Amino acid sequence: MTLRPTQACEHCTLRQLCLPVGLPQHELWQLDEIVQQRRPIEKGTALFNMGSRFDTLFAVRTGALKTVLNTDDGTEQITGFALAGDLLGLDAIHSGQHPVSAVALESTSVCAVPYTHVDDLADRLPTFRQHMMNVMSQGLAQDESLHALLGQRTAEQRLATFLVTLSERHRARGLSTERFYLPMSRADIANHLGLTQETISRLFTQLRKQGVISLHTRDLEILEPQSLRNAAGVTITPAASSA
Amino acid sequence: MTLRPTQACEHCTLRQLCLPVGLPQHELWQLDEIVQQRRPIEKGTALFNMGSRFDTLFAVRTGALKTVLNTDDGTEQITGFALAGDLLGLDAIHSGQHPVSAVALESTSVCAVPYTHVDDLADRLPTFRQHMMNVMSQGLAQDESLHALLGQRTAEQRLATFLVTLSERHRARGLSTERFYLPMSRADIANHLGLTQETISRLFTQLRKQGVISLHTRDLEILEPQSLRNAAGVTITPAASSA
DNA sequence: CGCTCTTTTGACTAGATTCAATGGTCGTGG
DNA sequence: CCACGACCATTGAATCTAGTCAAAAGAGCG
Repeated sequence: MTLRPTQACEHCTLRQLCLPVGLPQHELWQLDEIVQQRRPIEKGTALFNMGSRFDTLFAVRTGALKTVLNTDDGTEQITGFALAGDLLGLDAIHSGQHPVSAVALESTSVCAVPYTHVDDLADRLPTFRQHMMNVMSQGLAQDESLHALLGQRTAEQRLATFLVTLSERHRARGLSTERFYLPMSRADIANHLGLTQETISRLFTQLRKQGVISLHTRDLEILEPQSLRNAAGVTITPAASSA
Repeated sequence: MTLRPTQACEHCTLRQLCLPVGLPQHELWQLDEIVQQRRPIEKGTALFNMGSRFDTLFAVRTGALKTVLNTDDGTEQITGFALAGDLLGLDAIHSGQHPVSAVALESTSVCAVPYTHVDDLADRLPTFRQHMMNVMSQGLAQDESLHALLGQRTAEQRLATFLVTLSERHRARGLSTERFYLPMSRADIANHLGLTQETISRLFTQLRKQGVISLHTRDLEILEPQSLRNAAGVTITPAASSA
């Protein structure tokens, strides 16, 4: 099952996840007026490139993208994966330039909101301003968890955590937490987690043999969620976290 | 609550770096009215603990802190180091709970701003709201660079990049970029960079032997800035366009 | 001045990478 | 509709970077 947003924010299935969060019904139309639809982006093409001018905030409607940071020696770092309902471009506000590229992992459609309008909304609607602050704050906290993952955890723990996190993100979207499609390649997962694709492949094989997951190409089924959480090893203590 | 009379933001040397950025003179007094001073925090003690309620934003006046994320198996991840002028607590806005602890690395004093007042200022002063968005956006972008550092770089590149970054932060504060004190231990640096203290120690020895740095205990001098940048290896290139 | 914590150095180990080759999948065009 | 080619995934063997364990030297504090 896929999420099929309708044109108006008011009727969008992602309403509880995306920009409209917390906006009263009668204010949603203000958002609707400025949201622009774009034709779907083909798999492998960029929504925007690193270094390009930032003037538009994007929200993923359907599909998935990876955000990629390029270094001058040709290496890449995939800093995250954006799923339906996620916002793209918040990291570019301060400099006016995108610090990463956003590349579609599959055919993807987005909503585009000129940032001047976002700023204007934030000015007029306190609820909206607070929502924007909340989203950015959550991003900062998630980055800290990711830092801990990369800094302290083994390859197996990183992959298991990645899968658990993906599962949780599907839950937030009302999708199955046990069965879902991985829109990214093994190499993408590896790069994101600071590992190599060979290591990821070996770990997948291992998890399959242990009966924890079933994985055919990119169709994942989590057979033993608790085992996977155990493999992830660590939960962060204060309260439930997500990433 | 032992609050001393507020000292004016207007005359603070960190004015260009901290919360007052972009506020016109006549609006600074609004900030001054709500900023509370606190008695200095002793080295090793926490300004706030992970999991504790968030209701106050902090700005470092003097000294330095580390932000630490604890996992339930006893490991720690130092997610960052806060220097004079840096803000603490932005990652807690969305959940109302601190996702990290902030621990003083030396005797440290901070300004405390109740978050309700910050929100109120953001409501009344568009410039202030935009500054807050900018600071958080910059934080997100910095986290992405850090992700690339941990995910793709060797131990030597990580340490060299860390030193270069520290040097740049000193520059932003009008301090010497070539000579400064390291307020954190080798173990702290190691933890932050996803390495061990032994590795950091060996790398420092190596950089000393190469004549790139001079380091006595925690007094650092960068003798050959260019060599250090070379050792850092990579600079991030949003040079895709700009201009 | 002595105790403790931090830093340095050495020897050995191990988890993950690299290099290399084979096996699968999928889209495209004959 | 099947075959080809490109890309993605898996597996194996050898290597290496950084970690672990251990011990000694140095700095700071009461």
